[in-house]
Amino acid sequence: MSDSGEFVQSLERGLSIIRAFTRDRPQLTLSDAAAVTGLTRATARRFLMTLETLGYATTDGKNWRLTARVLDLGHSYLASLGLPEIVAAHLEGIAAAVHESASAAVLDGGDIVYVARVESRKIMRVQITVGTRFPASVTSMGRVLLADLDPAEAERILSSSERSIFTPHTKTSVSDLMAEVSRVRESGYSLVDQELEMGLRSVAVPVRDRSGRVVAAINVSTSAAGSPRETLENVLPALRVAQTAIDEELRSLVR
Amino acid sequence: MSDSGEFVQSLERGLSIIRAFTRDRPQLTLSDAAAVTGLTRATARRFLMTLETLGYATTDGKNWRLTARVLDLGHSYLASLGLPEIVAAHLEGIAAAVHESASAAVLDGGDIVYVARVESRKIMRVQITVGTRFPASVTSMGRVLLADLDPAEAERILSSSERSIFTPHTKTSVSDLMAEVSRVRESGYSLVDQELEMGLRSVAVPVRDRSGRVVAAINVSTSAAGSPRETLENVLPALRVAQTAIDEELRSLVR
DNA sequence: GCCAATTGTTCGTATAGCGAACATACGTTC
DNA sequence: GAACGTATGTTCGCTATACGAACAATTGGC
Repeated sequence: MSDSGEFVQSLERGLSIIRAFTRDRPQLTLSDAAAVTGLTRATARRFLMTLETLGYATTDGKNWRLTARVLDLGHSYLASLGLPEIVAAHLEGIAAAVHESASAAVLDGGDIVYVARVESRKIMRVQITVGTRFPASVTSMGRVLLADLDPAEAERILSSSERSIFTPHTKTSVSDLMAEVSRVRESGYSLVDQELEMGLRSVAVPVRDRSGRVVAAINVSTSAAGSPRETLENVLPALRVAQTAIDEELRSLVR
Repeated sequence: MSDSGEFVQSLERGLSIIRAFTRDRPQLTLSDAAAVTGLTRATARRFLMTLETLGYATTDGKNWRLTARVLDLGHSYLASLGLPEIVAAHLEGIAAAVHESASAAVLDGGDIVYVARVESRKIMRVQITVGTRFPASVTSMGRVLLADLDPAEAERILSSSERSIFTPHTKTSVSDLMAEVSRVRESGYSLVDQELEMGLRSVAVPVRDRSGRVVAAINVSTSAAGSPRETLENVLPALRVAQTAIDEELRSLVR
């Protein structure tokens, strides 16, 4: 890079090596790693050796894998967020009250990222863990988080999102989504019905810090049996109770 | 570093910046970051700016924070491990059967690192999430994981561990711990009673891949009410059921 | 044994990254 | 408003870090 005043290329490269490991590529040869990241073999090798030295990767002499130490990096984020500790008990309370899965997520770009999860029963096809991402536009928590943004900012995020079609119910029009976000802003909750996955319905509410800013959303996900109205009546009370309790804990934090 | 043939100092520095954010230091000024990592201010600034450019950190102009994107790094590990997806349903089954929290962990150095968790009721004082670490020597999952190692390797790990005293029951002598690990190897399970925290008891069993190698441990943690024998009778059957099912799934994996 | 593919190693070189020093900004105190 | 202490922003000459082409060595399949 022409101006090395503010960017460290080696850090970008190193992080790209870590990200090269996926569910479909749980282990990589040196040549794989070079190919996936676009680095030269010698460069990729140096980064893998460095990750090994630091304890983040291991090799059997041919195949490289990440180690659990990589979780420390994400743990730095979760620890610094402070939120998962606070919401965990409340999500359990919700799950116990309504017998459904409850989660918390934050907004990151055009995605929501799960930061806490209590699974009561499996509705979704994909496994959700801390770190899992979904598009904000088609999730109840995403719409709640977008609702707290300045409308121009929300529209910018929606416009620049990919807005894939997941089901025949998926809303993709920016104007439809903005109208929905406005409704969420008015009502204080979001209900999304089979837009991300057929058979899946979820309801979310925001949680706020002492400044009133929305720092996360919490939700309940349930099957799409029964009417949306019945679902709302079943789960919104428990979400509201948890929301109030979490808001109070966030307000009382010395930070 | 004198020989730049295999180590990338900039990657180490960048990762140390990420790790500088903790529960006690959720946000850092530039000078904080420099102080914590031992880097010069200009260097620390370059790394923070690079993390910001890549989406891993954000600043309000004075204080820096990590973003949820950092969770992607840990998620790379979890996705590549494959295990959390497999164990999740089984941990829920255990939790439902015995009405206690169930977890899975892997060994990393002298620690266990949680990779999946289903919380039924809160026994421990600290919040456990994916990425949380505890010393292997004083945990049921740790002893199960040590039991699968070559005894010389297990002894090396125990000898080089800090072996803190957490309760009056904590075993710290390497020979006592090695005897315990031998018992675990014979019996196929570990029960740890109030060695990590008073009032906490846990039982763990190993899960193996198709080569027979132990890839993780699963456990149930419960309160130390009643006798250890009663606890064992209550929870070991459910653990064994889950262990068998997980072993079968791991055997059938094409990897 | 041969060969292709892959990994390991070298080393001259370029530049990425460094950091001391200075400039600027900010908040507090008087 | 001025002065001061603290913190951050910026610069740029320097050099050590990191690079990568090229060659060496290893591995596995046939």
